[in-house]
Amino acid sequence: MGRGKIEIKRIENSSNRQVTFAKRRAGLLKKAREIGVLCDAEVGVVIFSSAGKLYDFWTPKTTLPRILEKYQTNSGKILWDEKHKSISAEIDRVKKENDNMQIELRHMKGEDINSLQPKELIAIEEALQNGQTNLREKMMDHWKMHRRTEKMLEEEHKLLVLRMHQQEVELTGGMREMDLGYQQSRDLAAQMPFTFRVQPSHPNLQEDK
Amino acid sequence: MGRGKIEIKRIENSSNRQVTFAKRRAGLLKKAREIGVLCDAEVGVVIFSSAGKLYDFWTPKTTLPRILEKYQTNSGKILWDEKHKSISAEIDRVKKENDNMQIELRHMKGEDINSLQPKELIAIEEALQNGQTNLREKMMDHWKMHRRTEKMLEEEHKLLVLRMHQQEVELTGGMREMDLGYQQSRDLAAQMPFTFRVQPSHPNLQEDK
DNA sequence: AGCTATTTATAATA
DNA sequence: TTATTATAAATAGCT
Repeated sequence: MGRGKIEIKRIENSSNRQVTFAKRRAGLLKKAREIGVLCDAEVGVVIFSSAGKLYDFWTPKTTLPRILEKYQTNSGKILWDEKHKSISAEIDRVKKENDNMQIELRHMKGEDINSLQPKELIAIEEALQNGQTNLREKMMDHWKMHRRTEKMLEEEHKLLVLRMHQQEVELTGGMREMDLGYQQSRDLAAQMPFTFRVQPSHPNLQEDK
Repeated sequence: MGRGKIEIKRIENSSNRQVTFAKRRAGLLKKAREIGVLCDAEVGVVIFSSAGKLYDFWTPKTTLPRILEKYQTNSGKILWDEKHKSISAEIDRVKKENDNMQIELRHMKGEDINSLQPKELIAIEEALQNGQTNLREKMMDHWKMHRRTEKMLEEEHKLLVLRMHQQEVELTGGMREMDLGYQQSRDLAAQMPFTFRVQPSHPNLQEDK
């Protein structure tokens, strides 16, 4: 369909080839569109130029994934196998890891241990023992810290009681007694380590807010 | 390009539509092949009839996955997203499960427990305690069973020694003594519970093979 | 890019 | 259906 008949084989002349590509590409896409409309068919065309540029056509309403889905079910060809395989492998790997951990965890909890050999039981026992040792150490730390905080509070409490008592004296006693008492309490406070002095913003005094 | 010009719109006459579909489908595939050869292009065509039947063409050497791969890179369209997403979600789910188990396991081993609250520590401690209880029970079972086997072997050993002694007597003593001894040993054996009699195929006698 | 002589595809028909 | 054929459409070789 042109001035001359041509053989269907690669056009060696590069610029001829390019022109023909443009013309036939347009023709192909047009015909794809037409058959889609005329015959109520789903059509997809993908063309890559030798330079790698993409031209395509898909019948409207037909998303690519949908066509591919249909293609896959119809042709039975395995579409995305490459990607799929690697992802599947990853899932399998993770799942296996999962299973192993689950087993170990159950063993640590003393479950499913009927089939274990004495040697394995001993290993688990050791792990449990270690865990307990570490844990108790940590709990001891917590306890110590708690005790420390408690003691600190006690000290502060004592100081507060002392100061309240002195304030009472100041308010109820004579002028001289008050001055003296105030002086005393200040001196006493000055002798305490800084950390034990009453500070409204001290974190340990705000724990129950 | 026929006896008459036609509008590009759905052909309502079903049989006409089918005929046209067959003709144009052949034409489309032929042209796809031609542009592929003539212009050295990669081409893919997918056609589904309204009945859902698949017709397709792919330039030789072009596997479908390869075209799709290229299509994806070129078009930037997300191809497998639908399937991919669900699989990714699965991976994420399993991985998360994994992480949680790993944390629990580490905690049970007394690792990474610095940030835990006393309440959590206590829960872990309890789990460890339970595990140990279960485990020790199981180990006790094993031990008991082992003792039982040992005792059984001891009994069998005693019996063996006895019989060997009797055989010695048979071999070295006079005829009458031998007969008598033999008789005695048989009677003695008959008095033993069946399980304790020497049987070469007894599993407990073959453990060190 | 356009143009047009030809080839090709195909709608109507048998 | 399938084959034929008149005609529309596509396009090769030119400008």
